Amino acid sequence: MLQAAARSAQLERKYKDQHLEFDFTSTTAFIDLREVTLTRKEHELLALLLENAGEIVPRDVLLERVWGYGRDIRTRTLDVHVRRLRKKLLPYGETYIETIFGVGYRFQRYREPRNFSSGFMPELIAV
Amino acid sequence: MLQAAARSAQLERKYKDQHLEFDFTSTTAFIDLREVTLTRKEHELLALLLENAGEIVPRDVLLERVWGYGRDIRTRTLDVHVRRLRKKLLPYGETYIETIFGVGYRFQRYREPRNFSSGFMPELIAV
DNA sequence: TCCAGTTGTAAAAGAATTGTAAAAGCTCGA
DNA sequence: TCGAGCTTTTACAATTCTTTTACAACTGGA
Repeated sequence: MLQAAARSAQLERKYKDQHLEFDFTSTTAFIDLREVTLTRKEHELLALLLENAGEIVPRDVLLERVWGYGRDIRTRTLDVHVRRLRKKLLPYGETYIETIFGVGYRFQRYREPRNFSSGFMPELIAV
Repeated sequence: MLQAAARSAQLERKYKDQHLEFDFTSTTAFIDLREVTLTRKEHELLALLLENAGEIVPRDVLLERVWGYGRDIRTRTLDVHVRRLRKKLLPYGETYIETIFGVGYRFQRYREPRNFSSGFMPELIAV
């Protein structure tokens, strides 16, 4: 049904950058051309981080919003989920999801890496 | 009633890809050259999935649209029908109808499988 | 450097969801 | 009405996802 498809396409909210395409309404995402299926919790977690891309989201907040946990709860659940998310976002997992020690996590929009290390400088070689 | 017949012929809507031919107005379909007869429920179910090909259709929606069931109803009917559909769509059943855990099902248009595994690279062999 | 606190990790246990076979219930045409 | 075929239910198996556990690795301040 074309109308349905068109309408859902309009409502379709997405996050997109160089390598990641994330659909806030579907559990299927893309890393470059690879299709990645997220579980419900993974999808919720990444959605929350993406809504606050560039900003630190404290553990408290993540645990409260995704799991409904109150403060004083001690659990490694969040960490385990972050780990699995990073794995699915390979090879950019570590780049996208930063750990802010003692605070929480932050999703970092993709930025071209500068490679001073390689020493390869095209501009300096051309002619 | 010739006009009606003519009109219905015009309205005849079909889905077609590499292996499946599905008629939205008839319960006869084809898998490659094999004729397959769908029951009414199977036909409705597949039609709904096909109308949303490529998109996830949640269980709720399927149960509501095909069976008229409200949310809180617990039943395995949908699963049983999906199973029989997949069977009739052999050998592509599993490929066509994906399970999205915790969400629903998705019909996936047929896509040529890529076989990196074989190691056969035509480009590298041609002359 | 050392240490307390924090995060990372693998593996196992637990919970939720889906798959399946078989049987019971239903329907519609002969 | 009868019965074949279709649909739904049932009961359990299998799978998938989530959380916990136990410990290793890391961090930053004293």
